[in-house]
Amino acid sequence: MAPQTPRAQFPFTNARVSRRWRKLLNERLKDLGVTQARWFTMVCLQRGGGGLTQRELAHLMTIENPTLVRLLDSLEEQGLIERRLCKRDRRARLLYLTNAGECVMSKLNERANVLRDEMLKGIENTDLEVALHVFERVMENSANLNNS
Amino acid sequence: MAPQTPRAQFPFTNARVSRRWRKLLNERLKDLGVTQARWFTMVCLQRGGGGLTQRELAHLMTIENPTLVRLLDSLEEQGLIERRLCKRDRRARLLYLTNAGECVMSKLNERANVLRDEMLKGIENTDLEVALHVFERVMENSANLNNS
DNA sequence: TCTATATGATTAGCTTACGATTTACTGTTA
DNA sequence: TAACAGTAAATCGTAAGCTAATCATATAGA
Repeated sequence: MAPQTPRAQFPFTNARVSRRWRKLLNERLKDLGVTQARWFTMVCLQRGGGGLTQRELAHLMTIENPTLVRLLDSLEEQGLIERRLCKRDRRARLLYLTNAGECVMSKLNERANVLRDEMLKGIENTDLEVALHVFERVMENSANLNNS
Repeated sequence: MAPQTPRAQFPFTNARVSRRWRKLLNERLKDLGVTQARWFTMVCLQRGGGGLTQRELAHLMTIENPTLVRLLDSLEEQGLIERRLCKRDRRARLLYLTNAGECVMSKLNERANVLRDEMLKGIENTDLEVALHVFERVMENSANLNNS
Protein backbone atom coordinates (compact mmCIF):
# COMPACT_ATOMS: atom_id res chain seq x y z
CA MET A 1 0.00 0.00 0.00
CA ALA A 2 1.10 3.56 -0.45
CA PRO A 3 2.85 5.30 2.43
CA GLN A 4 1.39 7.54 5.12
CA THR A 5 1.64 11.27 4.57
CA PRO A 6 0.04 13.05 1.63
CA ARG A 7 3.51 14.06 0.44
CA ALA A 8 4.73 10.47 0.50
CA GLN A 9 1.57 9.13 -1.04
CA PHE A 10 1.40 11.52 -3.96
CA PRO A 11 3.77 9.93 -6.49
CA PHE A 12 2.40 6.44 -5.97
CA THR A 13 -1.22 7.39 -6.25
CA ASN A 14 -0.52 9.60 -9.22
CA ALA A 15 1.10 6.66 -11.01
CA ARG A 16 -1.78 4.40 -10.06
CA VAL A 17 -4.33 6.76 -11.58
CA SER A 18 -2.25 7.00 -14.71
CA ARG A 19 -2.13 3.22 -15.11
CA ARG A 20 -5.86 2.92 -14.56
CA TRP A 21 -6.74 5.55 -17.12
CA ARG A 22 -4.46 3.98 -19.71
CA LYS A 23 -5.91 0.54 -19.08
CA LEU A 24 -9.55 1.58 -19.29
CA LEU A 25 -9.02 3.72 -22.36
CA ASN A 26 -7.14 0.93 -24.10
CA GLU A 27 -10.13 -1.34 -23.48
CA ARG A 28 -12.58 1.14 -24.88
CA LEU A 29 -10.62 2.00 -28.00
CA LYS A 30 -9.54 -1.54 -28.73
CA ASP A 31 -12.24 -2.35 -31.31
CA LEU A 32 -11.18 0.71 -33.31
CA GLY A 33 -7.64 -0.64 -33.45
CA VAL A 34 -6.20 2.31 -31.55
CA THR A 35 -4.47 2.43 -28.19
CA GLN A 36 -4.35 5.25 -25.68
CA ALA A 37 -0.81 6.18 -26.73
CA ARG A 38 -1.64 6.18 -30.43
CA TRP A 39 -4.71 8.28 -29.82
CA PHE A 40 -2.67 10.72 -27.75
CA THR A 41 -0.21 10.97 -30.64
CA MET A 42 -3.02 11.90 -33.00
CA VAL A 43 -4.48 14.38 -30.53
CA CYS A 44 -1.18 16.20 -30.27
CA LEU A 45 -0.65 16.15 -34.01
CA GLN A 46 -4.09 17.60 -34.62
CA ARG A 47 -3.63 20.19 -31.93
CA GLY A 48 -0.16 21.18 -33.08
CA GLY A 49 -1.33 21.39 -36.68
CA GLY A 50 -0.15 19.30 -39.61
CA GLY A 51 3.41 19.74 -40.81
CA LEU A 52 5.16 19.18 -37.48
CA THR A 53 8.45 17.34 -37.52
CA GLN A 54 8.87 14.25 -35.38
CA ARG A 55 11.07 16.08 -32.96
CA GLU A 56 8.51 18.82 -32.53
CA LEU A 57 5.72 16.35 -31.95
CA ALA A 58 7.77 14.36 -29.44
CA HIS A 59 8.44 17.59 -27.60
CA LEU A 60 4.73 18.41 -27.49
CA MET A 61 3.99 14.94 -26.16
CA THR A 62 6.88 15.02 -23.67
CA ILE A 63 8.16 11.66 -24.83
CA GLU A 64 11.45 10.66 -26.38
CA ASN A 65 11.98 10.46 -30.09
CA PRO A 66 12.46 6.67 -30.31
CA THR A 67 9.17 6.16 -28.49
CA LEU A 68 7.41 8.34 -31.01
CA VAL A 69 9.00 6.56 -33.96
CA ARG A 70 7.25 3.32 -33.10
CA LEU A 71 3.92 4.99 -32.48
CA LEU A 72 4.19 6.68 -35.87
CA ASP A 73 5.20 3.40 -37.52
CA SER A 74 1.99 1.75 -36.39
CA LEU A 75 -0.19 4.77 -37.15
CA GLU A 76 1.33 5.03 -40.61
CA GLU A 77 0.78 1.34 -41.22
CA GLN A 78 -2.86 1.79 -40.24
CA GLY A 79 -3.11 4.67 -42.71
CA LEU A 80 -4.01 7.17 -40.00
CA ILE A 81 -1.02 9.47 -40.42
CA GLU A 82 1.45 10.30 -43.14
CA ARG A 83 5.18 11.11 -43.10
CA ARG A 84 6.11 13.48 -45.93
CA LEU A 85 9.59 14.49 -46.94
CA CYS A 86 10.69 17.99 -46.00
CA LYS A 87 12.16 19.96 -48.84
CA ARG A 88 14.14 22.35 -46.70
CA ASP A 89 15.79 19.70 -44.56
CA ARG A 90 16.12 16.29 -46.06
CA ARG A 91 16.70 14.69 -42.65
CA ALA A 92 13.28 15.71 -41.39
CA ARG A 93 9.79 14.27 -41.94
CA LEU A 94 6.64 16.36 -41.81
CA LEU A 95 3.66 14.73 -40.17
CA TYR A 96 0.02 14.90 -41.23
CA LEU A 97 -3.19 13.18 -40.29
CA THR A 98 -4.71 11.43 -43.29
CA ASN A 99 -8.39 11.79 -44.13
CA ALA A 100 -8.99 8.42 -42.55
CA GLY A 101 -7.16 9.68 -39.49
CA GLU A 102 -9.30 12.78 -39.25
CA CYS A 103 -12.42 10.68 -39.58
CA VAL A 104 -11.61 8.19 -36.86
CA MET A 105 -10.55 10.96 -34.48
CA SER A 106 -14.11 12.06 -33.80
CA LYS A 107 -15.09 8.60 -32.61
CA LEU A 108 -11.95 8.24 -30.55
CA ASN A 109 -12.37 11.64 -28.95
CA GLU A 110 -15.96 10.94 -28.09
CA ARG A 111 -15.14 7.70 -26.34
CA ALA A 112 -12.22 9.27 -24.52
CA ASN A 113 -14.43 12.13 -23.38
CA VAL A 114 -17.05 9.74 -22.07
CA LEU A 115 -14.47 7.80 -20.09
CA ARG A 116 -12.94 10.98 -18.76
CA ASP A 117 -16.30 12.27 -17.56
CA GLU A 118 -17.04 8.96 -15.89
CA MET A 119 -13.71 8.98 -14.09
CA LEU A 120 -14.00 12.62 -13.02
CA LYS A 121 -17.66 12.39 -12.02
CA GLY A 122 -18.53 14.22 -8.83
CA ILE A 123 -15.24 16.12 -8.68
CA GLU A 124 -15.46 19.90 -8.28
CA ASN A 125 -13.86 22.03 -10.94
CA THR A 126 -12.05 24.00 -8.29
CA ASP A 127 -10.48 20.81 -6.96
CA LEU A 128 -9.41 19.82 -10.44
CA GLU A 129 -7.80 23.19 -10.87
CA VAL A 130 -5.87 22.76 -7.67
CA ALA A 131 -4.71 19.33 -8.83
CA LEU A 132 -3.59 20.78 -12.15
CA HIS A 133 -1.78 23.55 -10.36
CA VAL A 134 0.07 20.90 -8.36
CA PHE A 135 0.96 19.07 -11.57
CA GLU A 136 2.30 22.22 -13.14
CA ARG A 137 4.44 23.01 -10.17
CA VAL A 138 5.83 19.47 -10.17
CA MET A 139 6.72 19.79 -13.84
CA GLU A 140 8.42 23.12 -13.22
CA ASN A 141 10.35 21.77 -10.28
CA SER A 142 11.46 18.70 -12.15
CA ALA A 143 12.57 20.74 -15.14
CA ASN A 144 15.11 22.43 -12.90
CA LEU A 145 16.67 19.21 -11.65
CA ASN A 146 19.71 17.38 -12.92
CA ASN A 147 17.71 15.67 -15.61
CA SER A 148 20.45 16.69 -18.02
CA MET B 1 -0.14 19.83 -26.14
CA ALA B 2 -2.83 19.01 -23.64
CA PRO B 3 -6.35 20.20 -24.35
CA GLN B 4 -8.07 23.30 -23.00
CA THR B 5 -10.29 22.81 -19.98
CA PRO B 6 -8.99 21.54 -16.65
CA ARG B 7 -11.19 18.45 -17.03
CA ALA B 8 -9.77 17.68 -20.45
CA GLN B 9 -6.24 18.41 -19.37
CA PHE B 10 -6.24 16.27 -16.26
CA PRO B 11 -5.53 12.78 -17.63
CA PHE B 12 -2.75 13.95 -19.91
CA THR B 13 -0.94 15.97 -17.32
CA ASN B 14 -1.36 13.24 -14.75
CA ALA B 15 0.32 10.78 -17.11
CA ARG B 16 3.06 13.27 -17.87
CA VAL B 17 3.90 13.70 -14.20
CA SER B 18 3.95 9.95 -13.79
CA ARG B 19 6.41 9.51 -16.64
CA ARG B 20 8.66 12.25 -15.30
CA TRP B 21 8.77 10.84 -11.81
CA ARG B 22 9.60 7.37 -13.11
CA LYS B 23 12.33 8.69 -15.34
CA LEU B 24 14.04 10.83 -12.72
CA LEU B 25 13.85 8.16 -10.05
CA ASN B 26 15.24 5.55 -12.42
CA GLU B 27 18.20 7.84 -13.06
CA ARG B 28 18.85 8.34 -9.38
CA LEU B 29 18.60 4.69 -8.38
CA LYS B 30 20.46 3.36 -11.37
CA ASP B 31 23.86 2.99 -9.73
CA LEU B 32 22.26 0.85 -7.01
CA GLY B 33 20.94 -1.49 -9.69
CA VAL B 34 17.32 -0.82 -8.81
CA THR B 35 14.56 0.74 -10.86
CA GLN B 36 11.54 2.71 -9.73
CA ALA B 37 9.26 -0.28 -10.24
CA ARG B 38 11.52 -2.68 -8.37
CA TRP B 39 11.88 -0.22 -5.51
CA PHE B 40 8.09 0.19 -5.37
CA THR B 41 7.77 -3.59 -5.20
CA MET B 42 10.08 -3.69 -2.20
CA VAL B 43 8.29 -0.78 -0.54
CA CYS B 44 4.97 -2.58 -0.78
CA LEU B 45 6.47 -5.84 0.43
CA GLN B 46 8.02 -4.14 3.42
CA ARG B 47 4.84 -2.26 4.16
CA GLY B 48 2.62 -5.31 3.77
CA GLY B 49 4.93 -7.37 5.93
CA GLY B 50 6.89 -10.43 4.90
CA GLY B 51 4.96 -13.57 4.06
CA LEU B 52 2.63 -12.07 1.46
CA THR B 53 1.71 -14.20 -1.52
CA GLN B 54 2.33 -12.87 -4.99
CA ARG B 55 -1.35 -12.35 -5.55
CA GLU B 56 -1.62 -10.33 -2.36
CA LEU B 57 1.36 -8.19 -3.26
CA ALA B 58 0.09 -7.58 -6.78
CA HIS B 59 -3.19 -6.45 -5.28
CA LEU B 60 -1.42 -4.04 -2.93
CA MET B 61 0.53 -2.62 -5.84
CA THR B 62 -2.51 -2.47 -8.14
CA ILE B 63 -0.68 -4.24 -10.92
CA GLU B 64 -1.36 -7.53 -12.67
CA ASN B 65 0.26 -10.78 -11.69
CA PRO B 66 2.40 -11.26 -14.80
CA THR B 67 3.88 -7.81 -14.28
CA LEU B 68 4.79 -8.68 -10.72
CA VAL B 69 6.28 -12.04 -11.69
CA ARG B 70 8.95 -10.37 -13.80
CA LEU B 71 9.73 -7.77 -11.16
CA LEU B 72 10.16 -10.52 -8.59
CA ASP B 73 12.31 -12.53 -10.99
CA SER B 74 14.79 -9.70 -11.24
CA LEU B 75 14.69 -8.86 -7.53
CA GLU B 76 15.22 -12.50 -6.67
CA GLU B 77 18.11 -12.74 -9.08
CA GLN B 78 19.65 -9.70 -7.40
CA GLY B 79 19.23 -11.40 -4.03
CA LEU B 80 16.97 -8.66 -2.71
CA ILE B 81 13.87 -10.78 -2.14
CA GLU B 82 13.13 -14.43 -1.56
CA ARG B 83 10.26 -16.69 -2.67
CA ARG B 84 9.60 -19.41 -0.10
CA LEU B 85 7.28 -22.34 -0.54
CA CYS B 86 4.03 -22.20 1.37
CA LYS B 87 3.33 -25.30 3.38
CA ARG B 88 -0.41 -24.84 3.49
CA ASP B 89 -0.88 -24.28 -0.21
CA ARG B 90 1.76 -25.68 -2.47
CA ARG B 91 0.66 -23.47 -5.35
CA ALA B 92 1.56 -20.31 -3.45
CA ARG B 93 4.90 -18.59 -2.79
CA LEU B 94 5.52 -16.46 0.27
CA LEU B 95 7.59 -13.36 -0.28
CA TYR B 96 10.28 -11.94 1.99
CA LEU B 97 12.91 -9.24 1.76
CA THR B 98 16.36 -10.71 2.27
CA ASN B 99 18.85 -9.09 4.64
CA ALA B 100 20.55 -7.56 1.64
CA GLY B 101 17.17 -6.27 0.56
CA GLU B 102 16.47 -4.68 3.93
CA CYS B 103 19.88 -3.04 3.87
CA VAL B 104 19.61 -1.47 0.45
CA MET B 105 16.11 -0.21 1.21
CA SER B 106 17.31 2.57 3.48
CA LYS B 107 19.51 4.04 0.74
CA LEU B 108 16.78 3.69 -1.84
CA ASN B 109 14.18 5.28 0.40
CA GLU B 110 16.44 8.17 1.20
CA ARG B 111 17.11 8.96 -2.44
CA ALA B 112 13.44 8.60 -3.31
CA ASN B 113 12.51 10.94 -0.47
CA VAL B 114 14.99 13.53 -1.63
CA LEU B 115 13.64 13.43 -5.16
CA ARG B 116 10.06 13.60 -3.93
CA ASP B 117 10.81 16.67 -1.81
CA GLU B 118 12.52 18.34 -4.74
CA MET B 119 9.57 17.66 -7.01
CA LEU B 120 6.98 18.78 -4.46
CA LYS B 121 8.93 21.83 -3.32
CA GLY B 122 6.80 24.90 -2.75
CA ILE B 123 3.51 23.03 -2.87
CA GLU B 124 1.12 23.58 0.03
CA ASN B 125 0.06 20.56 2.03
CA THR B 126 -3.54 21.56 1.65
CA ASP B 127 -3.18 21.54 -2.13
CA LEU B 128 -1.58 18.12 -2.03
CA GLU B 129 -4.47 16.86 0.03
CA VAL B 130 -6.94 18.17 -2.50
CA ALA B 131 -5.00 16.45 -5.27
CA LEU B 132 -5.01 13.19 -3.33
CA HIS B 133 -8.71 13.55 -2.74
CA VAL B 134 -9.19 13.91 -6.49
CA PHE B 135 -7.09 10.78 -7.07
CA GLU B 136 -9.14 8.80 -4.60
CA ARG B 137 -12.36 9.84 -6.19
CA VAL B 138 -11.04 8.88 -9.62
CA MET B 139 -10.06 5.46 -8.32
CA GLU B 140 -13.48 4.98 -6.77
CA ASN B 141 -15.23 6.06 -9.93
CA SER B 142 -13.12 3.82 -12.11
CA ALA B 143 -13.66 0.84 -9.84
CA ASN B 144 -17.36 1.07 -10.64
CA LEU B 145 -16.87 0.99 -14.41
CA ASN B 146 -16.95 -1.96 -16.77
CA ASN B 147 -13.38 -2.83 -16.01
CA SER B 148 -14.60 -6.35 -15.35
C1' DT C 1 36.46 24.64 -49.28
C1' DC C 2 36.96 21.16 -46.09
C1' DT C 3 36.50 19.38 -41.69
C1' DA C 4 34.20 19.07 -37.35
C1' DT C 5 30.16 19.29 -34.86
C1' DA C 6 25.21 19.23 -34.36
C1' DT C 7 20.73 17.45 -35.41
C1' DG C 8 16.52 14.50 -37.26
C1' DA C 9 15.27 10.01 -37.62
C1' DT C 10 16.04 5.30 -36.93
C1' DT C 11 17.53 0.87 -34.84
C1' DA C 12 18.61 -2.19 -31.07
C1' DG C 13 18.01 -3.63 -26.58
C1' DC C 14 16.10 -3.20 -21.83
C1' DT C 15 12.06 -2.49 -18.65
C1' DT C 16 7.40 -2.60 -17.18
C1' DA C 17 2.70 -2.61 -18.22
C1' DC C 18 -1.05 -5.47 -20.20
C1' DG C 19 -4.12 -9.83 -21.70
C1' DA C 20 -4.50 -14.77 -22.78
C1' DT C 21 -3.14 -19.17 -21.91
C1' DT C 22 -0.94 -22.96 -19.32
C1' DT C 23 0.46 -25.64 -15.31
C1' DA C 24 -0.02 -27.19 -10.81
C1' DC C 25 -2.55 -27.65 -7.04
C1' DT C 26 -6.96 -27.15 -3.92
C1' DG C 27 -11.39 -27.96 -2.63
C1' DT C 28 -16.10 -29.25 -3.52
C1' DT C 29 -19.68 -32.06 -5.11
C1' DA C 30 -21.87 -35.86 -7.43
C1' DT D 1 -13.37 -41.20 -4.72
C1' DA D 2 -13.44 -39.20 -9.14
C1' DA D 3 -14.49 -35.41 -11.74
C1' DC D 4 -14.59 -30.65 -12.02
C1' DA D 5 -14.51 -25.78 -10.92
C1' DG D 6 -11.55 -22.48 -9.00
C1' DT D 7 -7.07 -20.39 -7.81
C1' DA D 8 -1.74 -19.22 -7.57
C1' DA D 9 1.91 -18.71 -10.33
C1' DA D 10 4.27 -18.83 -14.59
C1' DT D 11 4.73 -18.21 -19.59
C1' DC D 12 4.10 -15.97 -24.01
C1' DG D 13 3.27 -12.20 -26.93
C1' DT D 14 2.50 -7.19 -27.50
C1' DA D 15 2.74 -2.22 -26.34
C1' DA D 16 5.04 1.78 -24.90
C1' DG D 17 8.41 3.93 -22.22
C1' DC D 18 13.61 4.64 -21.84
C1' DT D 19 19.00 4.96 -23.21
C1' DA D 20 22.70 4.29 -26.33
C1' DA D 21 24.36 3.96 -30.75
C1' DT D 22 24.03 4.74 -35.82
C1' DC D 23 23.10 7.00 -40.30
C1' DA D 24 22.31 10.82 -43.18
C1' DT D 25 22.25 15.47 -43.70
C1' DA D 26 23.08 20.49 -42.13
C1' DT D 27 25.70 24.01 -40.43
C1' DA D 28 29.67 26.41 -38.47
C1' DG D 29 34.52 27.37 -38.31
C1' DA D 30 39.39 27.09 -39.83
